[in-house]
Amino acid sequence: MIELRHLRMVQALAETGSVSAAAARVHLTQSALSHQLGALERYFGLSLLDRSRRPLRLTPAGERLLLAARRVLPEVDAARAELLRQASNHAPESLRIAVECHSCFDWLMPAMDAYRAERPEAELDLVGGFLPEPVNLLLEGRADLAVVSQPEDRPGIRYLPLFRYEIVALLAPGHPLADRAFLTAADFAGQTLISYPVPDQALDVVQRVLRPAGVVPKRRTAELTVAILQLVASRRGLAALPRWAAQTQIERGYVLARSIGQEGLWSTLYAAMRSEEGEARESFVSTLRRTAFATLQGIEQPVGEG
Amino acid sequence: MIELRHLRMVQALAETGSVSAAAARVHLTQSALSHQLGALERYFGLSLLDRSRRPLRLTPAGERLLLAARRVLPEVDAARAELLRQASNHAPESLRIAVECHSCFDWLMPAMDAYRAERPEAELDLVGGFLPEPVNLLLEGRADLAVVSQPEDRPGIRYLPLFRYEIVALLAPGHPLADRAFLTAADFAGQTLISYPVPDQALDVVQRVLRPAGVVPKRRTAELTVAILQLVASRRGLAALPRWAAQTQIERGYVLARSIGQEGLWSTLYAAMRSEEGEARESFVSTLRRTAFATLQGIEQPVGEG
DNA sequence: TTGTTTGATGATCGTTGTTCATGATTGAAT
DNA sequence: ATTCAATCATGAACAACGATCATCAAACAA
Repeated sequence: MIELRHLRMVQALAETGSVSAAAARVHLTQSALSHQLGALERYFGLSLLDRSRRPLRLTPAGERLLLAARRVLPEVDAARAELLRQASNHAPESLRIAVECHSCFDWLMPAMDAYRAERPEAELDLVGGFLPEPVNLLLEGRADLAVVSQPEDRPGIRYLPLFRYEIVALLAPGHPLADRAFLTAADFAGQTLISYPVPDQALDVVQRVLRPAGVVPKRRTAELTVAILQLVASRRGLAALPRWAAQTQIERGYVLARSIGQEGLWSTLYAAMRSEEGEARESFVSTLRRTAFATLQGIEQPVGEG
Repeated sequence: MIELRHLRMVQALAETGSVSAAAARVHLTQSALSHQLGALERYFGLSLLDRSRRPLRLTPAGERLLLAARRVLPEVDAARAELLRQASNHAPESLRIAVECHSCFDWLMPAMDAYRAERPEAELDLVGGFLPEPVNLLLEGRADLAVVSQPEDRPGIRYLPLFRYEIVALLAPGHPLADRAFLTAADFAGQTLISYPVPDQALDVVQRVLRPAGVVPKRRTAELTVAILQLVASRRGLAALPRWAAQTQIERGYVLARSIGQEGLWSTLYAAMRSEEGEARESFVSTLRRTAFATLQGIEQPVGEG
């Protein structure tokens, strides 16, 4: 039977004149689209694509489908858009947010305020303290949205990227490493790393820089961002935090920021949600993005994901 | 994401005002439709159906979808119809037909002639003799269509019902049982059953009447329908054949026909095909139906299946 | 020819949709 | 109220389908 995906496929084929390109256009592999096309052709016992010359052209049967696609797809998209709009008015009765990232409160609060302003009836909540696996809370139904930095793809969970940010090394003014343009893993050897009280694998610096280089610095922890910065300033060690988390203290010269590695250490923050809830959370996520870019400095658009 | 099935569901819901009725209308169980509805509602975080009073009514969001459905579905159906039409012109280069039913040749030949007249370029073939499992030929790609009387649902095979027919007992004029209005299983005891040379389970009389009653008559076989009728007429035993297979001999009084059981023993003939080929064979099947009803007497429309 | 790009195909895996079995609700009738 | 019937919802299990991976075959350019 004809499905919407077939119409999208035909449209993509017509516009690109190539199976591979069409596949990319509908976010599928070339193989998937080829199978899809083959199945539809076999189903009707018709050829839809004239493969004899490049660029590929649709056969009359293909053209007929293209016509249907042009009439149908805008209609479906419009309905979808309207439903999303209605959904955002209806506002989820409760939106419980779990946060893994310790420094995220700084921008999450303004974001929540902004959302509350748009939809006063929305009931926003922050759940629990810092739970080790916020994604589990989603699956258990104890939270509706989680902000995480390492998307491990679990079934039933969808991730929407929020923004890319740089994790910088923070050190006290006058620190021996202060003259470096950027720090390397080796520079951390013998230093004390001051961080939130979380396991190693939750820290990007450790995971992506120090452990690969075999560097295991001493660790010291503090709950609050300001406490960490205070320890750094009083020369108890180095910290590695998102640049925006320490922005004001950096500007005041209270601490110094240095990139980690020549390119800097970049990470991406994601909003995680139950995938069954589809696009219901989309409007909150866009508020999240908007306020993040308005509030934080030095963050960038995430790559990929339309 | 919105799918065509969702649009069909909404339309059915709007027109029936009931989940169960809508489910039946789209050939699904009530459970399936309820799940489908629930998933769509969760996806958008919207209620589509006002369940507070009967008959059920669509919410505004549901109405919006209904609007899309009314615009989209006719368009899709039209495209599908046009593709089917084109497919029937393009005619399958070869249509190889396997027949399980021995007496089927009588009406299959006129059907094939009729189809050939419509589409001269179609290449029709009858495959092999009477193979035990014609459906296997389909899966092996050695045939494209099979005519069978007992649809065993195998994956990848689709059955389209052709017609219902009565299997009658045939006996010689003046036979001791000739005065009965209809025969029962017990009447077969001690008689010789004359049939095609096929295993027991392929004979509907044995399968559905005699075996359940524990009656095991003597068996005698003949290859051709006329040979069986000749044996019956010369008092070598009874036969049980489709009424239409012996129609002319019955009319001439060469043999007598009696119903089996009070209601008669009815069976249905099906066209079997690879389901991946979808509707490509549909036009031939409709020719099959048409000529069968034109050629054969005493057959009926099959129940179910739109 | 060789190398490169593009499309096709088979196997496999995960997701999704459907059904079955059952529980919860609703409305009507006693 | 209580019971009964009808209707809808839900959880578990299964089957089917769609997508991907890993190749292979074919077309085109150098």
